[in-house]
Amino acid sequence: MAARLAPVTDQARTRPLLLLIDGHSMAYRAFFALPVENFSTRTGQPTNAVYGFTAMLANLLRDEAPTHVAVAFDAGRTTFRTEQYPAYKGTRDATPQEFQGQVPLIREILETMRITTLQREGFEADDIIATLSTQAQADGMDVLVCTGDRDALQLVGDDVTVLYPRKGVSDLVRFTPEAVQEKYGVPPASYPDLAALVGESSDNLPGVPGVGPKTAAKWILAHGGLDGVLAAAPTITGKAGESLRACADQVRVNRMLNAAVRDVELPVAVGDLAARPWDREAMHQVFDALEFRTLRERLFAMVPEEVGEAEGFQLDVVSPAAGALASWLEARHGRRLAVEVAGTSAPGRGDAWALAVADGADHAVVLELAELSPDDEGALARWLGDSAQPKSVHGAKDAMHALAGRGLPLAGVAVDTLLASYLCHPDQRSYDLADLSIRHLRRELRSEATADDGQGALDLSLDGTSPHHGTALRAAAVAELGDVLEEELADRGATQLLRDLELPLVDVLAGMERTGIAADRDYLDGLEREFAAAVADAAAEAYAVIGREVNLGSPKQLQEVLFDQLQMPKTKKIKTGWTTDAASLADLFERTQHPFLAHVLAHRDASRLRQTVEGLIRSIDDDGRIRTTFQQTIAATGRLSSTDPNLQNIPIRTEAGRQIRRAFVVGEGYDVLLTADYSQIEMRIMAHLSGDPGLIDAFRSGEDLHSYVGARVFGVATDEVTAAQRSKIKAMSYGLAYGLSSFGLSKQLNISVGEAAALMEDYFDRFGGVRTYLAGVVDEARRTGYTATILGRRRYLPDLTSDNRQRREMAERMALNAPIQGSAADLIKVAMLGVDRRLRDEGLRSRLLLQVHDELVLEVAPGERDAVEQLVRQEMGAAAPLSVPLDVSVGVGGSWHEAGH
DNA sequence: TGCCGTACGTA
DNA sequence: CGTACGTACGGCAT
Repeated sequence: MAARLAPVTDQARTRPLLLLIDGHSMAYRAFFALPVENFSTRTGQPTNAVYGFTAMLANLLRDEAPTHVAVAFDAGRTTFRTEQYPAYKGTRDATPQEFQGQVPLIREILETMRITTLQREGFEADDIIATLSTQAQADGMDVLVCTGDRDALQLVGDDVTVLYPRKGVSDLVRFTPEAVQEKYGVPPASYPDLAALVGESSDNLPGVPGVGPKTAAKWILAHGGLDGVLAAAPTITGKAGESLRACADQVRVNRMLNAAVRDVELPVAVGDLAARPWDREAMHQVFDALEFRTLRERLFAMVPEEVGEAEGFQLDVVSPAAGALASWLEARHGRRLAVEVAGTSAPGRGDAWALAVADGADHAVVLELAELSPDDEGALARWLGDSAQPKSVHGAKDAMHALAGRGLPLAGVAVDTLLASYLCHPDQRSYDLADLSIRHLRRELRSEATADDGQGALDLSLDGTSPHHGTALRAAAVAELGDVLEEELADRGATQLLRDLELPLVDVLAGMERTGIAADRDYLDGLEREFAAAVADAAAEAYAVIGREVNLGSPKQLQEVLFDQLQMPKTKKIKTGWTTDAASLADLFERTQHPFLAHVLAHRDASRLRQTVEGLIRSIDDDGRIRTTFQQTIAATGRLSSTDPNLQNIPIRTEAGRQIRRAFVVGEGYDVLLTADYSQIEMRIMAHLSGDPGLIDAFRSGEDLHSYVGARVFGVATDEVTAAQRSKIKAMSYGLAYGLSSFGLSKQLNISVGEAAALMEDYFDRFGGVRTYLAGVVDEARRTGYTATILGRRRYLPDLTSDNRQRREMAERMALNAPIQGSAADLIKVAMLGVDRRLRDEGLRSRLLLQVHDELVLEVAPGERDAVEQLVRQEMGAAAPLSVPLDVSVGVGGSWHEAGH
């Protein structure tokens, strides 16, 4: 059966409805309605106007369900109005810079939503709206005009309603003819007459002094319109009459200027404005970039029946009769088939209940795993475990964990569409199969029968042919995506990276996750009590100092205490006031010596540690081991990340923090934990990539890197470099790999910007290759659009050519860092594959447990200590041929703490 | 309940 | 105004 889109539903409307929006005016309203501090991207791009406008648009689409939509913008500075009356809109403040930049973003969004935007040199948006509105009425349509410009009220009629923002952009007043009459006392057609008399300060059109809407309406009604009023001016008595006579010319000008032009020549007809299906892929990209997560969800959730173009999958789904699976698979022997598993994938605790196999040629089988006959189960297990039978999977690691719950293997994954998408677009936040399907296949994964939420509920498709139809659909999508993405991978030079690095790594990571690391629960319980006591002590002392109890974990309450009650000097400004972060509190303590600060800091430390310990205790599985999940598609640089729990951020810097590492211990049946880490891998990669002779020499000499560099920068002998000098150099060296500015360096080192700049200058004098390299990286990335690591892993940085300085400079820093951080990630991944392979090849029981970016943790079986140390050193050291040695330091011990060095 | 902002742990 | 992450909490909107 085919999965079909639901038809576009129309809310029983008899006449088409045209929605016309004044883009500029509504965006401007949004800009002032939403605090810009709360709406900007990570890169500093302000987005309040974009957000407000889009949210408003979403509401209108939902509530009004227009059949036709257009957004009109003002074009250029000058219009026929400014030509006739130079002072027109003359009092308007220059639009803020932060607003200007947002209009193109709004246009981008509209484009992805396939909404027509219109502008015409010399005219205002209102004129375009008046023109279209007039045409639409003639075509028998209803019209909704959404604008913050009151002049549009003249358009209101039986078929035309104006939505005018009362407050913000979400609260819109509906102006029907009755509403206009009610509010202004004149019919819509007379509104411009009234406005001419009253004036419009936002347009810099003065009105008749002393004449407000009430008087104006009275006159207009009495004399049948503005012409009548002006004709009768000599007879109007009183102060107001006098003013009117004095201002008659201005009033005539006002009336001429506020008349909407209804016959602007436009490149489109009303019929062309029919709502079109969204370009969902492009929308995802724009919304990703703008970091509008919820708004995007709202939009997509709101109009699920949108997207007319995408077709469903034509899929013949069978649930083979008992014993028939083998022949189904045999008929497709050697062909690449897609596997999709319905189940849960917690490492070591996974389970699978259904599995679909699709052949990419409209055929799929769906298997209810609990109901498989022994024959079928055997056939399935053989095929799944046969590495010679190529498969495509979306997220092979999760599938492996789920299948493991049924004792089923998964081998021979030739394409993982999740990894492939990640390699092609590493900056994306999610690689949801449904989105990829739309994006690459132009097919909607959703079917009437889907909604398989993995909770085991049987999901009967409409024609009743197969349960878990959604799983089959997903398998079909994976089959096709596999082919499409292979080509995209090739285009992006990432074929090898997938085949030889990321895919083989899946098995290694799955193994590490399944194994987990043993934890000493009793020890952790003890730590928790210690830290909890420290928290309580610190809190009590803090309360005693200020004479009341506050929530020390609340930055807001802390601000009140520090800056209101204790009147301390203000720290750095943040969105919600002034920062209370540790660095600022420490700084305040230096200056004020106020004991409250010390207690707060102690409280923070202790509660953080307690919280970490509590999280770990919660994560201990029944067998006493903690299992993390390594995310392979999150970090845009190519690093892994670790979640649930994150074992890549276990404290190490402070003594109290290090105690936590004592809780990670060697498991039963094993001898010791072994840690192996690369020393200064990022600096070594910088040396290699830059080819700087001085830096390469530093590493080859075997001397302490920072002392060596310090000696050259300060012009002294290596052993004369002071500790202070060394730490400055260290900060700068690492900073360079992050795109550090002299300003940033000065702040970090507490020195003047001039000093910092001089320090950097001295550094670059001695290590000129570094400067050349760093400049070259950004240049090349700007040219090609991406950076590349040693293994060719790309990161695309379109913002390198942005007009927005903040965004551009952010992208530049990313470009500086991505090749370095990413190459380090490449190397340790290569090393992991090597270590894993050697352990297996040499028949060792020892195993990899953790990776922490530049460190591997292994569990060593009795008698294997020397062999493992040797092979780990070899594999890590030989991960790639660099022009500098890759030093590896190794430690062993009964716990992670003892094995550390 | 869910989201945002702040704070802070790691490399 | 230094990159890359994940987690917990408070506070607020819903």
